[in-house]
Amino acid sequence: MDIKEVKPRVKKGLWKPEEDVILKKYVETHGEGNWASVSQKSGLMRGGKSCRLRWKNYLRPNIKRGRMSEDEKDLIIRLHKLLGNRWSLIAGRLPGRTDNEVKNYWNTHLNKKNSQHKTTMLGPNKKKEPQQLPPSQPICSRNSENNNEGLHGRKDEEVTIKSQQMEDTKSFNFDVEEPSLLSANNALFFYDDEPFMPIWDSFAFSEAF
DNA sequence: AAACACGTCAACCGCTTGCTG
DNA sequence: CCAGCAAGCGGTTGACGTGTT
Repeated sequence: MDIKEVKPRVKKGLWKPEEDVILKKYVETHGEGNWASVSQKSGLMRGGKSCRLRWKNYLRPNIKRGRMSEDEKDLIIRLHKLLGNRWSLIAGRLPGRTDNEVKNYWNTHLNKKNSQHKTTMLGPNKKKEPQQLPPSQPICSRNSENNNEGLHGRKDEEVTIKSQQMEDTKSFNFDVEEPSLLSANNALFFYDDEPFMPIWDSFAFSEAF
């Protein structure tokens, strides 16, 4: 009840363009991190979490917005099958997409669709196409922005993946660096990967370390 | 045209994890 | 080893837009 006890009071709700500008400028000059102090230092009356989320999901460079491509949809479905609800892991393989976006997309578009799909897939015509990843459709149109990082240093001859997808996903984002496994068994690209679940799961789990 | 239902997605919340002193 | 803090993650909520009656 003491007025002094009143907390700084953070603002909630949708971000305004001007807030975005402030946050963006702040991060560009000061760098990411220390989100708790961003609100004070930048003058934004937002919580650290909120700032972080906003930056991560919308303001960060290389964020890809807009509709998911067929490739991306497909990849999400597969990865979800393998990884479950580990959205950040899934998003880590989708250049320019965030975990929140992937999660939302799954919940709205794919979740139901997939359940239908699954039932149909169980039928005799389950192989609707062994998903030979559409060859010439890079998942990320802004490829060039991302893939010049070092991660594709392994130009493994066994990168049998035709599409550039995996390269993209590898090179994108965080430190997802297990390409050997990823590309080696390439379980992602089996249309029926149930059997890989435990393997992949444990792998994905350890990957997190 | 209005009311309602439904879908979508940005943002919040609480919990977990990792780091540092 | 432990406590405190910051960051990350996934689930959930709520506002808004669109479609339907």
